[in-house]
Amino acid sequence: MSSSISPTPPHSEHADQSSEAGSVVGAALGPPAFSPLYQQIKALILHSLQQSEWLPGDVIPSEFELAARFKVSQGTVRKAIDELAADHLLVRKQGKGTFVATHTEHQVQYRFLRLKPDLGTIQSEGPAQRNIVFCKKVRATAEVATLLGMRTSDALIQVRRVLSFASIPTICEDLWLPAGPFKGLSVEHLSEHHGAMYSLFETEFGVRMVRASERIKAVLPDEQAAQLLQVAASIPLLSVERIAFTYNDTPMELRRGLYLTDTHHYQNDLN
Amino acid sequence: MSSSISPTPPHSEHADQSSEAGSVVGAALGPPAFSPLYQQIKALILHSLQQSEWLPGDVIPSEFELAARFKVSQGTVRKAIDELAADHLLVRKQGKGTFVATHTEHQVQYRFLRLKPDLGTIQSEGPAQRNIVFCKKVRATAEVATLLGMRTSDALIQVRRVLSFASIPTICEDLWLPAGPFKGLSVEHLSEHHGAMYSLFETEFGVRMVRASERIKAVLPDEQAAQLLQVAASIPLLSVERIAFTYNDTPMELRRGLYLTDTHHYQNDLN
DNA sequence: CAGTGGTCTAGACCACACT
DNA sequence: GTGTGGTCTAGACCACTGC
Repeated sequence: MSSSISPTPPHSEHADQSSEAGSVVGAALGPPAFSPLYQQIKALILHSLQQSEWLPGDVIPSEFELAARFKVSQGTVRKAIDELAADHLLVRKQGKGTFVATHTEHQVQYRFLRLKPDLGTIQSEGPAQRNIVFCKKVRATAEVATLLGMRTSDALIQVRRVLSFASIPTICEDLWLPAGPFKGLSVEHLSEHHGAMYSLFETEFGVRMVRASERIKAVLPDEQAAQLLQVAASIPLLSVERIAFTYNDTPMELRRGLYLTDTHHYQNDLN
Repeated sequence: MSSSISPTPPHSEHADQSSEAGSVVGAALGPPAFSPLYQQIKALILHSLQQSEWLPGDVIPSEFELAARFKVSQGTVRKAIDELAADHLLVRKQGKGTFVATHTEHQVQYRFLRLKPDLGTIQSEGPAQRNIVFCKKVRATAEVATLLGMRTSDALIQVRRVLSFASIPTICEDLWLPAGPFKGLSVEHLSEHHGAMYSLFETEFGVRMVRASERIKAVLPDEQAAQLLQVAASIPLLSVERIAFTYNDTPMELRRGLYLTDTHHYQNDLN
């Protein structure tokens, strides 16, 4: 995203748009690829987020401050922030400010978990019990490597755990994480931490998951899963394969879960 | 949403907001429930959509025309339309106008169908083959009635069909529709119509589905389903229960599908 | 009270589609 | 060229939070 924003203002006098916003000087490849100012501002804010200029939970500067910094109007900054808020990267709070989003807030504890109890009213059923089966270093298989955008036999950390609701084992899942960013992750970490795993990733490893993509199938459990979930091998389970992404659409986690759906269901709202 | 918009302009001179936008005259129950002008405009446009003032596929009046009609600025209409476009009720096309969204456009043919072939590259695999098993009048069971917001033993139309991809039966689903709005729906209708079923509902019955909610479980097929899908009774299937809503969050369709997921998967993107 | 986000307006100009 | 949506600005005022 080259642009003329910083340090030179992209406008000459007032209220005129840089008519060639997104184009580099001499590059004449294809159409000029017009990019609105607010998209460039969005990219700059995104960059600050990636650089951890502001940390999860922090307030970012006010719209007027950012407008002054980027030499644009407040309305343009506003539109940029609007989109970042829509992507759940920022959270606006009227009267208080705009904050860097977090997986820690109790509201969004299980932001990516779509499994709900069948009986709607009881949303309590308490927080899930978490049992870590293991947490060990492994080498990436070809398949896992492909999904994580790594190379076969790259170093990974694999975690297996079981989640129980009301003492009933309901989810059995494996996680694969690149060993580099998650160096030092241990069973102790995982056991002691309260709250969602993504909150731990944020606070302990500075890795913020931004979006995820899931592939769901119906399967029968293998022997191990059947044992961990305490079900017969003939019981159908939901297989949920999730890839979670940080900034820049970089995949940072592969997760394969088996969900018991006799008293729960995977809830999805289509718009 | 009572308001002072039509016919009296809500602003006195210029650039002042009606400070009491969403409140009725004498009602002093609770806080005034402030409602922004653009939300009121949104409600008015929504009303016009429900009244079929503009039909699916039509252009709606330009932003300036609507601004003049509602006695507000173009920017306010724009924000209202922005939200309706985000909800997929309207579609903006730069240079051409704003259109009432449709399920007929080939882009969004299967807007609510999340089942994708495992191998990403082949998106063709041709359109699905559709086989109608039956289409008959039934009475609502207590369960179905509840889900559709009707009363037990109200008149319904039930449709059962099988979808095949590349000649392999993959989806077996039952639909329940309220008999009133869908009076006259027949096997002939369903067989002759090309394209998605929701497109038929739109063009033939004036019913536009706006959003849907799905509950997914893993199940084993019953005898009939196993036969229709040509699979053994021990093969796990995805059970997808969908409620589709028209305007005003009115449920208008219940659909129960069984998906074969050996070569396909249910794709879900989490933001 | 001041500071922040949220709404509304008015006017200018750009990008795109059609004619 | 004309008309449409899309961007940008500048300034005013409202609603909410916290001092």
